[in-house]
Amino acid sequence: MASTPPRAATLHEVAALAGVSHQTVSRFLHNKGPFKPATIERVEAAIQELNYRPNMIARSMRTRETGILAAILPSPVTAMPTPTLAAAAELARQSGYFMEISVIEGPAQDRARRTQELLDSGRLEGVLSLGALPGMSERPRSPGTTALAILDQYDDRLRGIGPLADASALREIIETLAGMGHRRFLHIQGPQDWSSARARREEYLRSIEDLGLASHGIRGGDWTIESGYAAVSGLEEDSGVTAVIAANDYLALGAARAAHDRGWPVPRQLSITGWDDLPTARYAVPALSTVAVDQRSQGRSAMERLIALVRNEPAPDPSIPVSRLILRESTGPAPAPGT
Amino acid sequence: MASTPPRAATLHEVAALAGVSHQTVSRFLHNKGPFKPATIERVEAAIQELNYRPNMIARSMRTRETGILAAILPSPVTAMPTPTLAAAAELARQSGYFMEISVIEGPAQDRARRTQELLDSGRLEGVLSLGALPGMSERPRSPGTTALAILDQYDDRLRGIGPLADASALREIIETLAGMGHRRFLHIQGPQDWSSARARREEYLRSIEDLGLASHGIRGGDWTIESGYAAVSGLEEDSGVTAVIAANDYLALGAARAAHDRGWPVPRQLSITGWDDLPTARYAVPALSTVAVDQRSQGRSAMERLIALVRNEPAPDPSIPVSRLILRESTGPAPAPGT
DNA sequence: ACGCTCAGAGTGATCGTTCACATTCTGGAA
DNA sequence: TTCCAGAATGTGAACGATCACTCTGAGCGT
Repeated sequence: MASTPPRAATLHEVAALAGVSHQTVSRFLHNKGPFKPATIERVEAAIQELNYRPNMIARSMRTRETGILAAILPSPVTAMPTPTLAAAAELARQSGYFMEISVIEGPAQDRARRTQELLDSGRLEGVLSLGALPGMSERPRSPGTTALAILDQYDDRLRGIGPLADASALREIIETLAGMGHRRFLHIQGPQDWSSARARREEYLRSIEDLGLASHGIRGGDWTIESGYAAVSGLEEDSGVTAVIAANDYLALGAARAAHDRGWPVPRQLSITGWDDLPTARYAVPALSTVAVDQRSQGRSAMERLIALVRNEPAPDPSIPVSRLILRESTGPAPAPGT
Repeated sequence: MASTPPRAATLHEVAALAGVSHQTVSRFLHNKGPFKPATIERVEAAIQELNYRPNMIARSMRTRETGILAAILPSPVTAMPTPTLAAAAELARQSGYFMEISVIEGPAQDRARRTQELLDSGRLEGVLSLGALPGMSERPRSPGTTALAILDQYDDRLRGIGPLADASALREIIETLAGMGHRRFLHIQGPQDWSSARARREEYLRSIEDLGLASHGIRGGDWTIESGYAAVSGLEEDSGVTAVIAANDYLALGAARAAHDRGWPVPRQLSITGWDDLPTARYAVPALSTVAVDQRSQGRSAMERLIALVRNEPAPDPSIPVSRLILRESTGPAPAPGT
């Protein structure tokens, strides 16, 4: 046995060993055109013997196609939206692409620069941003530019088509709680550069007004559990709030713990709702009332959109995301006034 | 204004516009050698005007360096080890690399193939696997191969050096609980192809034996909250178990909820411990006793190791990971026998 | 025997960058 | 003026694949 070659074999080496031209090997790798059985055999043997693997970089250089898409997560993400990512990756793979995840952290300006670098590198055919990307907008792929889809803008566009799920579910929560006697609410919002957080906040305010209820105010501002805890911890003793609408489950979980620490039984004295239906939410004590969002189909349709942009095809019909209110133990009738 | 060129500008175009040779532009981009002020000015202007961005693919083709490392997460990951990944990515960036995350899902055989493809693609200089990779072992980078570091094997190696943190913390848990009167334990294990799950299981069994305690058995087998719930749900009414040692916080959270549903107050009747100190754990009701693992330093040292392999440098001294038992509300004295 | 078609395979250019080497300036000492 | 060192820049090949052609020879109809 000869010692292993210092570097990977090339197409030309395979061709030389098989006694054919490099082009024949290339054709063979792409199943182009008919071959004599003898040729097939020799090429296959040579590939085997040299343990040949095509160099993707060289291929990309010539074809200008890398087959790689990236999902970028902006900013300090405490919990990655795993189902969304998984569904997106799956669809990408089925469509012949590979999806990688890039977490872009650091100060805002730094992030913008690194995002731009990623877009300019020529390494990616498309980028799916899961959060807002200030100053950038969606665009198709063209020779020279990477396609870009932004979940946030996608959400915004969807809102024109029909009532976004966010809106209707939030209204349903408030109507339900109002039906249970709640009159004074608190909203714990998410970061306002996320369109979902904005949508929930807006619909909260609108519903309160439409239904003639009272809002004690809005707290929060990021997606963390600490922020939820702080929101309820800081509530005045006589605020009159009997229901807390949190923008996600983390916030709600923090709020619930804060209520517990202040000796306010949930839901007897304070009802709390979350959003996302995390696995943890169902098993929490008390189990969290929340909104189950179809994250998988959300990830899938965002990726569908990105792929259309990459291929310069018309965008597929956006599927209106389905979300569903799930009432568990953290919501109940409002306490009798004066308790 | 001329219309935007259909494709990105190249080095040669910049050179032509600036009236210098392509090599001068290349040198300029790499800050090599001195330049006349006039040259600098002209090149800078040309780059600006054409909005030139170097084509990374072409560069990689020539230099055989991509500057890209990947962290791969095997299999159905319910929750990504965010701090580990973040710390690894940060170190990679400081060292001049870009770290991407690849989630490899699907049936085992499929995963092996796709992992191999990733390694063979030539697109990556190094790969850090966060879970076991059956049939593969760590290796340095050489002209034809991607470096590979496996967190799992790293853990295994570490064990030879000193007591791995897993072991000592688990013993500490059991000693502490024994000191509170607990005599009969249950372990909810993680998937046994993770070395951390194996280590915890082994140390559980050893500690039980060394301290002359009793184990009612071992349940579980994956990292999910459902699995933790099932473990305690399925416990016989007269098992005599007063303490449950779960291999991570999810399992523990599920176990706690199951206890709640069976009317067993935690910790009055059943003590439960987790592992990882998730944000959720501190805010759960009851707050979970758990082991805080320094995931960041774990991610950092794994990345340090990968970078050493990529650069063919000697591996840095492995830092023994620190973990710390945190007692919260889910553990307490054993109930008086016969309650 | 000729020409045509088409299966099957080969040739050389090309993608955008860096490498290795060659060349041309420039200013100061002889 | 001449020479020379070093500063500053230029030239052409190479990386490993694909693309757009060209070429060869068998089979067939006339």
